[in-house]
Amino acid sequence: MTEISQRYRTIHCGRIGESDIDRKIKVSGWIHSVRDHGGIIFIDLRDFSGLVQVVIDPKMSFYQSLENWRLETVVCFNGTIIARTKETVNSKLSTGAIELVAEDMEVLGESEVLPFQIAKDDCAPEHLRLKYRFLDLRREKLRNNIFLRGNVISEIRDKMRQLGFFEFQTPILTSSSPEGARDYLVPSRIHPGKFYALPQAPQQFKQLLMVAGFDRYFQIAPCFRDEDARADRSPGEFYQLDVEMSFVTQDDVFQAMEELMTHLFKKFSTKKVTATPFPRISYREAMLKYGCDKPDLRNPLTIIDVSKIFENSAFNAFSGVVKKGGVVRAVKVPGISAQPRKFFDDMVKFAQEVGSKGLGYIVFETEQLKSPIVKFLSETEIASIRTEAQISDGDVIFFVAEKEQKAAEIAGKVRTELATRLNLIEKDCFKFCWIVDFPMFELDPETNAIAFSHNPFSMPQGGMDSLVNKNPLDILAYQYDIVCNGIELSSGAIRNHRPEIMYKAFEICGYGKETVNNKFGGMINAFKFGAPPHGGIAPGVDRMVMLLADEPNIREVIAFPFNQQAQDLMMNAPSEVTEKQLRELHIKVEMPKKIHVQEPLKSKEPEQ
RNA sequence: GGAGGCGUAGCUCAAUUGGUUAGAGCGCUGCCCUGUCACGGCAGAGGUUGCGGGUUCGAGCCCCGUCGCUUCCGCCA
Repeated sequence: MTEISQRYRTIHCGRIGESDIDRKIKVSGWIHSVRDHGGIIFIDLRDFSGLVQVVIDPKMSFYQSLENWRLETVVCFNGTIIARTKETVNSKLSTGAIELVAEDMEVLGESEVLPFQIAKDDCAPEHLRLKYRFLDLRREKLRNNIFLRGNVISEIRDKMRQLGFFEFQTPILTSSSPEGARDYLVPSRIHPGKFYALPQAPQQFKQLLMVAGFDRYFQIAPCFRDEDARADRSPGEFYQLDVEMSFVTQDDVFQAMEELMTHLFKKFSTKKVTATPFPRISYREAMLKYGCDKPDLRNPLTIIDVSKIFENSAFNAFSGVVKKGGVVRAVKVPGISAQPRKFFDDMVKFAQEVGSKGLGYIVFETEQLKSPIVKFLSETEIASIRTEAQISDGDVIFFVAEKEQKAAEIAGKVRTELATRLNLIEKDCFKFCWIVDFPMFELDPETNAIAFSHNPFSMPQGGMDSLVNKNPLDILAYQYDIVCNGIELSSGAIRNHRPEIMYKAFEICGYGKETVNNKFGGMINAFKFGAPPHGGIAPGVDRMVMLLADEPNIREVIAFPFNQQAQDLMMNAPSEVTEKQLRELHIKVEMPKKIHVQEPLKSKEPEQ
């Protein structure tokens, strides 16, 4: 250490150990807690590295001035490290075997009364924690999350380099893209009436780097989308591990990502990680078996289709739906026939809450069947259910009958709810899977027109041949998602790098060449000058850290997050700007009609 | 944009379901305490029950409006 750095400390709080006994040291940090015995005073002093106990004897000259300090005051202590007596060792503290006997002290930064406690979790409301984020970040949990985040990111960089990837930066001020989420716009001063957009993702740039011949790209990329928040979605901005590779097939991308994910999740967690290769589940199969395209494989329950059994059933609630083109889906739960009536009533209520007309069920007890619907079913039908669902005594099966998409969705929610209520979710593991074979096109439910179902840049499976010869709705894309514990970490795709196939795909959706040239001119033009086959993926860094930190909310792994209304309560963003700034940008603000007029101060008008 | 939930001390919550002076823990202020580590003990300050209106003999509680926070839906190529 240089002499300059010793002005404030010769060692860090959490790194003092038994080897420092009898040494004279100097430490600086925050007063974490005070235990004042009238005579002797104990202070826990905290810095980024941890806590150390400081002992202050009443004989010390600075003893009197102690009274003015509050918790979280920043102080510097000089003193000697001594071993604690056997009875006073604190095994909960990494520095619990020693303590610092203070000989001198200096106040470096005073603190006002705190809006919430640092040392104890006092369940402060989130808006306060966000307003005083610098205090919240002093707390152990958040601090650990942020350290974890930094370590994960630096490990990603090491591993990606090792896998042959090269790190790039791409522009933050770019152009507004017609597809996707709402853009954040930045007005141009030099070009009146024109706007930059912050990138929703560096999608086109990374593809252009492939065309430029860089072969393997990665970036810890900030992405900006003006969309509303969810628990796992921070509004405004978030980070992706953006990846793109040239001369690869889908399997090459999977292999690289599996190696990275396995490495990261094993390094930063003790939980079990899915063995490679991760299971690959087609979109169709996922929708059938799990009722969603991001299945939580920790949940052992699966959904089966039993429509056939009820095609000609006397039970109209089911056969009627099937005859109209709908489906009957079933979830079997083994060994829960002893659940009380209330459990089944609650499940029916739940299904109705998520939009189902009802929830049929059959309880297979050893001697008899208990069920509100069994009286409508024939012996043959019940026998078929037994075979199809491989029923044993004690099992229960639940039924949902709706149009296909709705049935899948409701059955999926019922599957999740059953596993949650019955505590069937496997613990201490990360279950990864790939969802593959997404459809290239789908019908717009409102206009009934054919539209891209994911993104227009994916290569259709079968290439031009499929586009020309197949029913568009039957064409699959080289489009995939990676899912962990029911959280979608990322979408990715093998890109469509052939201009003629791109034009054809857009044509199927009703767009001419001009539209493609206008909307994606930069990229389509580049593809005309020798583009390599390429593909990639972009896992959400925040979501990965969230899983590793075992946090249910993404804001807990971001140092300075927006609140749900996309505001930074600490920095007061967004905020109004001066007239001069607006003038320079050629901007005139027109407030929405529904303005919140500031309430006039209460003034009692004299009665007439 | 839509639906639900919440709003009481600096913070977290309570108030026997409409009934006397709105309570507790943490924090804060003062005093006591020399081995604590969630130190302990005594005393004290702190409230226009988000705001506005209404019903009622009486409103923290019921009704209407409004503002704020939050979860979900829409949205997220």
